[in-house]
Amino acid sequence: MRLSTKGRYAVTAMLDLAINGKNGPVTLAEISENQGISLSYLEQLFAALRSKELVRGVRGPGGGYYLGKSADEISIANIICAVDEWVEFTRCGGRQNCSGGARCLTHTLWDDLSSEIFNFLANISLGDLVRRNIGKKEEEEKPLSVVANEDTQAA
Amino acid sequence: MRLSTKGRYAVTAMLDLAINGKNGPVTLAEISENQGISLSYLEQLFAALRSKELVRGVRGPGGGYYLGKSADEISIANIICAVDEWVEFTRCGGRQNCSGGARCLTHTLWDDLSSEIFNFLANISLGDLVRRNIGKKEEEEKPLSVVANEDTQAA
DNA sequence: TGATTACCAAGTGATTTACTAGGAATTGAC
DNA sequence: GTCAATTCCTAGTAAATCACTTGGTAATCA
Repeated sequence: MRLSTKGRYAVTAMLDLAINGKNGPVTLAEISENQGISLSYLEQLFAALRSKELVRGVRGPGGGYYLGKSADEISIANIICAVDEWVEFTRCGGRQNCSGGARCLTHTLWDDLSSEIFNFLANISLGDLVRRNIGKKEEEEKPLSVVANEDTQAA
Repeated sequence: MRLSTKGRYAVTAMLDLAINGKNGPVTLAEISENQGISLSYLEQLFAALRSKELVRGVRGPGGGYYLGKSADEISIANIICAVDEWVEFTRCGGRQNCSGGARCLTHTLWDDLSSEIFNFLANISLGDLVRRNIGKKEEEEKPLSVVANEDTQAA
């Protein structure tokens, strides 16, 4: 798993699309304006998102982008993996010669942790995020939390 | 939150330290050998880890590194933040002029998601990782999972 | 036909990555 | 006190990545 600012841009743009794309396509120019991301960089990100069928483009005047599937079917992990290029965590893909020592042990641990992070992000959809925010706006103060967070003072 | 290969190196090295540091300090040369990371790069990573008091160095022959606190008191988020430099998620820190539009909405959503990812990693300690792996080795096949993962075929 | 949009390719300065080189400071062993 | 082992420190570097610019082409609507 890799989580860089590039992934952040992609998630941000997809959120904008999910929020503003309810009636008709959204142009990259609008997203660029809304989110302060350069148009051409958005084009590159959306080329990757399109290749994974997370968005669908419509050319010509009145065109723009739709989500490729429903917001509930698109996970944060989907988006990040589309633009951020899945990286191999360990050089030894299990089959290598780092046999049984401390090296492979830590590799295993890191792989397990990576899977957890991935699953965590795979279980949050675009739709979840948007809905939770709507709910939060109505209730004005309820923090969203999937995992227990003792940081937020629950007083 | 930022999760790059640099953070991976740091977590890997700290895992190695947690596993091998039970009796006496571990030298960077050993970790370098074990994990296939260059000595000088490790030195840089450990300079950052030391500044956050996650490790403690002992010079001279027989020296090396200890964990700065118990493995249970060191979270994955601690490690990643130490080497990966916390980045500001949104340019508008809430107080800027991106007033109320779609822009600040998506920024809020992204901030909330970032908090969730951070809390998730803050709730996993080095000790957790090591213990879970020991448990797995004894039971030989039980996958570790905090969240439900439908990927692992539970047949 | 012309404007508007997605699509595509090449290049670029700045930053980051992972590393090399060359030391200095501290400490244990002899 | 000398020597070796180790941390600690600074500088530099090739390669990759980031976010962006430029300059187009292709499709589509009015």
